[in-house]
Amino acid sequence: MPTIKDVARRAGVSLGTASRVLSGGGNTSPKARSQVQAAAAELNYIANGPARSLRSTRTNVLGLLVSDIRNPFFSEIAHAAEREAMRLGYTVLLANANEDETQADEYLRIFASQRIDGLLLAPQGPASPQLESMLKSGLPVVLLNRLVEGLDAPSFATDNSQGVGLVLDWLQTRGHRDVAFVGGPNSISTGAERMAAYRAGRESHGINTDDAFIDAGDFLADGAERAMMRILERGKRPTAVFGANGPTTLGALRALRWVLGASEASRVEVVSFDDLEWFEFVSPAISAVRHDAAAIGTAGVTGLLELIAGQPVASQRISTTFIDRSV
Amino acid sequence: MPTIKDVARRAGVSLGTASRVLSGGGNTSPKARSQVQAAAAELNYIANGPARSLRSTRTNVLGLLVSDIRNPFFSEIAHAAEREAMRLGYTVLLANANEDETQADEYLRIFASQRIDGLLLAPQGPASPQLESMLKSGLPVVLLNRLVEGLDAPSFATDNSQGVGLVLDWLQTRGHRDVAFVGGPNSISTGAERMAAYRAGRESHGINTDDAFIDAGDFLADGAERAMMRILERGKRPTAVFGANGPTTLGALRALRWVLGASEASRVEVVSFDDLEWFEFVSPAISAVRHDAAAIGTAGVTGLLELIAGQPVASQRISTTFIDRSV
DNA sequence: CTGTTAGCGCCTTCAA
DNA sequence: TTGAAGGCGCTAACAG
Repeated sequence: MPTIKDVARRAGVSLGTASRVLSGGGNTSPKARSQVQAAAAELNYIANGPARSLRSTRTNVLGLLVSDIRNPFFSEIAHAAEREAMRLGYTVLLANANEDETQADEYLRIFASQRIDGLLLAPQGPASPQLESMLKSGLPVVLLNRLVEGLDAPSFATDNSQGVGLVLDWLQTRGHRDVAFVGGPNSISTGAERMAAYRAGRESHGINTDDAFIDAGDFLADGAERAMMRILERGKRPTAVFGANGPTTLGALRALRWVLGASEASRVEVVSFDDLEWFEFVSPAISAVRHDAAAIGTAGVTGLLELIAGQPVASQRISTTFIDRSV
Repeated sequence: MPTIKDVARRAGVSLGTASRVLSGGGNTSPKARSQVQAAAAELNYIANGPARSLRSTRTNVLGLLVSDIRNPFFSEIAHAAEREAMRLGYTVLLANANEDETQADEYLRIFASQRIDGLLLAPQGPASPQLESMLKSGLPVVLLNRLVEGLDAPSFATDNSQGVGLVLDWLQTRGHRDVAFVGGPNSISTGAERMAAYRAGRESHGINTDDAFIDAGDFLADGAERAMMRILERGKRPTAVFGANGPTTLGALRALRWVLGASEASRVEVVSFDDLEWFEFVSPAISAVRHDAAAIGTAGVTGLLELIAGQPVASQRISTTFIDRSV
C-alpha cells in the first residue's frame, strides 16, 4: 500500500504539500494540485484512515445502535441514515443491541474505542452507565424514535399520540366498541406513549374502557402473540385489534388465527402502528399508521452533524399518516 | 480521554508495561497486572483504536457490503454476521450498495481507507475494477450468497438448484402444468442459477415448457410486478406462480391482484424462493423454499477469519428446506 | 504558496 | 520482568 510519502515523492513535492492537496484545504498551486492528484491516481493511493484519525482526532465515523436490524422499521432507518451520512462524507458503523443491554454496552465500548464522532441511538431501555459516561465525556448523541428518561439529547421521533389519534378516529368511524390493544413494554418510550394515548382516548371515541382488553408484549412477534392469547383467554372477543408496532401486529394476528381459526379470525379487523408491505394481502386488509422511518434516519444524521459542529439542535416530532385499507 | 500514559503513571509503571498488560500478551508480573488493570478501570480507560490500528496494521474491523439492507434476507445475514464477528472480537462495518455499482465502489474505497481486515461481499453484479484491485492487494474476501464470475474467493451460498428442485417436485405433486416463473437478473448468479434450474427441470416435472410463461425482473418488487404483468399481457393464465426471491414474489402477487382482481387471484397458487413471515396469512397461503440466511452470515464470518489467519478455505453450498403451506 | 518538523497513542524491539 | 526509545502514516504549526 502506497503512503502519502510515495505520492509526494512521485509528484516531486514535499510531504506537506501532498497532504494539503489530498485533504487539508490549505492553499496550493494549481500545478502542485494536478501533480499530486495525478501521482495519487497512478499509485492508486488510498489514505490510511487510522493514521489520519489519530492525528486529527476525527474519524468521520458515526455509530448507529439499533435494537434489531431485522425489524423493517429499523432497517429503513439504518438505510436512510447511512445514505445521508455518506452524502455528507461520513461512514456509519452499525450495531445491533439485540434487545440486550449487556450487548448494547459492549457495542458502546467498541464505538468509544473506534473514536466515533457521534452516536445515533435507537435504544431499548433506560440509559446505561456506559452510555452516561460517554455522554459526560462530550460525545455528541442523538436519539432516534425513542426517548430515554434523564438523557439530555435531541431526539427525532414519531409523534405517537398523533398517530394513535388517527387510529382512534378510524376505530370510531368503523363503529368498533370492543377493541383489543396489544402494546409494547412500558420501559420503552414508544411503548409507554402509545399505550397512554390509547387509554386516554378510548372514552371519547366510544371504545370500551375495560382494561381486560389491553395487554402488552415486548414489541416482538412472540411476546405479542402471548399477550394476545392472554386477552382471548380472559374471554374477551374483540371486533378489532390494534397492534402497537409491526412485529406486535404480526404476533397478534398469529394468536387470532391460532385461537379462533382462520375464518373466525377474518371477522376481526386489525389495525397497526407501523405499516408493513404485506398488509394489503391479508383479508380483511390491515389498515395502519405509517411513520416515516427514512425521515427519522435522515433528520437524525443532519441533527447529529449539527451537534458535532457545535450548533444547537432542537428535537423533532415527525407526524404520521394513516393508510385506510377498509372496504 | 485518558491515554495509556495516564494509566501507566497512575499505576506507577512504565508505558511499556502498561501496554503489555492491556493488550500485548508479553510477560508481566501479577503485581503489575493488577495495578495496571485497577488504574485502567478507575480512569475508565478505553484504548484508542485508530492508534492501535496504525501501529499494528490490524483494525479488527470487517466490511460487509450488501445490495439492500431492507431486504429481510440481507438484514438476517447482516445480523448473524455481526453477532458472530462480535463473538470473535471483530466489528462489522455495514454498507448498502443500493443496487448501484458506483455506490458500491465508493464504499469499497471507504473500506480500504478504514483498512478493514477482511471483506464480506453480497454483491450485485460483476466484479468492478475497484474490487479487483483490492483483491489483488491481498485483502481477504469472502462471497455471500452470490458468486462473481472470475472472482476467485470462497463463497457461502444457498444451493439454488437443490432449492428449485424442491419447488418443482411440489408443483408436480400439486398437479400444476401452466406455471409462471418470475426470475431475477441474469447478471446475478442467484438469478441465473434459479432460472437455469427451473428451465432444465420443467419437462421432467410435467410443466409446460412454453417460454412465454417466463419473465424476469430485478429481484425487487417493482421490477417483478412489471415482469408478471408482461406474462399476463401475453394472454397466459397460469395456475401457479413461482417467484425467484422474496421481493419478487411480493411484486408478482401485486400484479396478480391488480390484473385479475383479488378473488380471481386467489385461485392461483403462489410459491416462492425465500420464505417471508407473512406468507401464512395470504390466501391461499404461500409455500416457499427457506434458505438459512443466518447460517450464511455465520459461516461467512468464520470462513473469512480463517482466510485472514492464512488458512485455506473451501466454498460451501447451504441446502434449503421447503415449507409446504398447501391444503 | 511550500518545505520542514513535531507529535497524535500505541506496540514492539532492545537492553538492562 | 521491566524501562527506554523508535516509528506506524498522517496533519498542522511554523518558517521561509
